[in-house]
Parts: sequence; structure tokens; C-alpha cells
Amino acid sequence: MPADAQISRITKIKRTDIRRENERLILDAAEKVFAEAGFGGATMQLIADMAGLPKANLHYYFATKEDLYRKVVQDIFEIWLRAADSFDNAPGPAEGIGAYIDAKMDLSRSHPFGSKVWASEVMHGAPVIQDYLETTLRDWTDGRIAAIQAWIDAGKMAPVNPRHLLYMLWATTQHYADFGHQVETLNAGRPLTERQWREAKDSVKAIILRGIGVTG
Amino acid sequence: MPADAQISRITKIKRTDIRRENERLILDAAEKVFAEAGFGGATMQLIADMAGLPKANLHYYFATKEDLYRKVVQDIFEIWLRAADSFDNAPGPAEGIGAYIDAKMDLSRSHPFGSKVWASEVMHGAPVIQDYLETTLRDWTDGRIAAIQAWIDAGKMAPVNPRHLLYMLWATTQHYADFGHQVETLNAGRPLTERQWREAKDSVKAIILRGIGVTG
DNA sequence: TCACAACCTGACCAATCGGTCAATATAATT
DNA sequence: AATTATATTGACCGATTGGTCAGGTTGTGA
Repeated sequence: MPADAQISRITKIKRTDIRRENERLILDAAEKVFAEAGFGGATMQLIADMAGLPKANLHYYFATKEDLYRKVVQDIFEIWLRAADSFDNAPGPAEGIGAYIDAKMDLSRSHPFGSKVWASEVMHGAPVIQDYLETTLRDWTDGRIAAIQAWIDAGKMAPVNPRHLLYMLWATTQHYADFGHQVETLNAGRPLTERQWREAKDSVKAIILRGIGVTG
Repeated sequence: MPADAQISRITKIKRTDIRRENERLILDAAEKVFAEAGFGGATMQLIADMAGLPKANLHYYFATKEDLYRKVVQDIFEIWLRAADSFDNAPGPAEGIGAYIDAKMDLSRSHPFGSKVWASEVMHGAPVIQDYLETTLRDWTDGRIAAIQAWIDAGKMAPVNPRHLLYMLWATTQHYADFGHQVETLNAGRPLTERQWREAKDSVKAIILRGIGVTG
């Protein structure tokens, strides 16, 4: 019975490992609780229970609830931005936008909690990441708008408003995470299967790519 | 100075008027506070202050915070469903879906708080309106899917997956309410002008209608 | 005018919240 | 082995929360 304990006690546990592992435990639990209850509804006690640590231990690693929340939101934002790499180095909209839709849809599936935390943060006026919106996100958006406009000027796609196209991409792909519960309810209460996820991705890509005048 | 008071004191105030007016005051304030702070972050005191009533008065009209919240969510759901009328009695997808986009976009503009409350409710697992999702919403969705499928079968639009088309319509139109703060930030921090709202609606309609093979 | 019902509200309460802290245990360093 | 830095935690605290209630005010129908 104490076999596990024996083993884990034998393996050397370094200081840095302890910190890294506990911070990971806490951040994962926090992401889930913040997503399911919102910032106001989340409690440090609930996060502690889910992380399997005493509440006081959370405050050892993260001074305040807001600090913990800020870290969760920032982590999500970075993952979210990294999906934008799909956009770059693409010869045309079919590849660039197609790959971006795939990447964002995959993120909605793999990081549903993070997506909800982000949505909640923005919905409540972005009290924590307002500066990111005004700097990083604005720059990123301007860059992609320019890229899309270049495709339009090159005759590679229909002359749609690039900004609203971006909004449509964000909204549609994140819908499958943020409104995942609704999607699941309308799917006989069952999560989307592998096949259904493919169908969703294909449907979104088909409508949007045709919508911007790109033949699949 | 007490002129106003005089006037309002002269006009007969009926019992039913009092109840109706106060419930309206409370519901409007609640919708805004729930939208901006979430259910957990909202406080009865804050709602009371915004409504200009003592906190105890709120509990006279709504027994609990959850009762008040439930009423807010149900009201939004009905308004939300009513926008679906645009869909009906339409000869084809160009009129039906075009009008639906217009209606939902107008709702995002006129009822941004309600949209956020709904989004928040669904994101948190629909603890209050789960039964509505399983009955009313499911029926409504099935009906529209059948209508879209009929259009497809009649050769009036491209053979896209009707369900995912609906999700795209919901996601895109509500994005302008739920992520309104982000949209505003990316618009130099200013709310969309009348002209910009038209541009948004036209862009969404253009991409989607072309995306489903309907020539504008 | 009167009696009743609806409406109003300051004061209060138990429960829960985020956060603190002193005491202890564990690992790293010398 | 001794010392120091890091990690752990139960117990605690002031503040805030949703909700209650007794006692008052106001409208209404007889």
C-alpha cells in the first residue's frame, strides 16, 4: 500500500520541481474554477480543493486571488496568440485562413476552460488585460488586416472587410468552446465525437472560404 | 425645487404601476450588474444602488438573488427567440438568413447586457436555463435546420451543414455584444458609429450569404 | 372615515470570503 | 552536523455577503 509513497519518496525532489509542479497544479485548477464560476464566483478554497492543496499554500505561491487570475489570463492569451502562426508564411487565403480556422478550432477543443476565462475577462471589460488589448492585440490585428488586404489587392480573394472577417473567425471558432455546453446539449447531451469535430471544422472552413471567394 | 415632487405626487400612482415600475427598475439594474460582474461577482447591494432602491426592497420583489437572476435570463431568452421571427415566412435563404442576421445584430446593439448575461449563463453550464436548452431551444433549432435543409433540397443554396451554419450565425452576431469591449478597443477605444454598424452588418451578411452560395 | 392589504426600509444576523501569521517540516548549503 | 532558506498548514481575523424582520408608511375598497 505504501508502495507509491516509497517510490515517490525515493526519487529526488528538487526545490525548483516543487515550485514548478505546485504552480502548475494551482494554475490548472484555477483555470477550471475561474472558467466555471467566473472571477467573482470562484473561491480560493474551491481552487485549493481542486488542486489538492491547503488554501494557505495557494497564497504562498500567489499573493492574491487577482494575481492568480492575472497569471491564468496571461497564459491563455499567449497560447491564443501562438495559434496565429498558422496565418503567417501562407501563400494565400486558402492556406492561411484555413490553417487558422483549424488551429483555433483545435484550441477550442483542447483548451475550453482557457477560452471561457478569456471570454469572461473581455465580457467584463478586460479589467486585467486591457493593456494587452491596446498593444499586443491591436498590433497583431493590424498586421493580419494588412495581410488580408494584400491578398485582396492581389486578387486572391473577394474584397471583404478584413476586420470583420477576423471577428467572424474569432467568434465562430471560440463558440465551440465558450458555448460548448449549449453545443453539447443540442447534440443529445453528448460531447462532439472526433467525426463531429471534423464535420464542424469542415463546415466552418467551407462557408468562410467560399464566403471570401476562395474555391476550396 | 420640489416642483418635480409636486407633479409626481399629483399624478395618481396605482398599485399595479408601483409594482410594475419597480420590477422594471430592478430588472434593468440587475441585467447590467450581472452582465458586468457575473452572477458571483454581482451583489444585491450594487443592484439596489443602481436601481435607486434600498436593498431590502429588492428582496420584497424577488425573494433571492437567484430568483432575480433567473428572471433576467428568461427575459433575455424570450427576446432572443423572438428575433427568430425574421426567419419565418421567408421565401428563401437570402431573405430569411439576411433578415435574421440583421435582427441579431440589432439585438447585439440594443441589448448588449442581456447578451452577456446569456453568454455567461451558458458558459457556466446553464445552471438556471438548462431545461430551456433541452426543450424550447432544441425544438427551435431543429425547426430551423429543417427549413434550411428544405432550401438546400430546393437548390436555393449550397449544401452546407445547417447546424453549423446556425452556430456561425449565433457566434458572429453575438460577438459584437459579448466582445463589444474588445471591438471597441480595436476601434480606437470608441464605440462603433452608425455607419460602422452598417458596415459590420453588411460585411457579415456578404461573407455568409456568399458562403452559402446565395448571390447578394 | 376606517380597516386591510400592499409596500417600504433601517437594523440586524449567520455564513462565507480573501488574506494573515506563527509554528513546523523539509530540503539545500556549508 | 549545523545552519539557513524554502515550503507547509491549522487557526484565526476583519470585511462583506445574501437574507431576515419588526415596525412603519401608503394606497385601496368598503
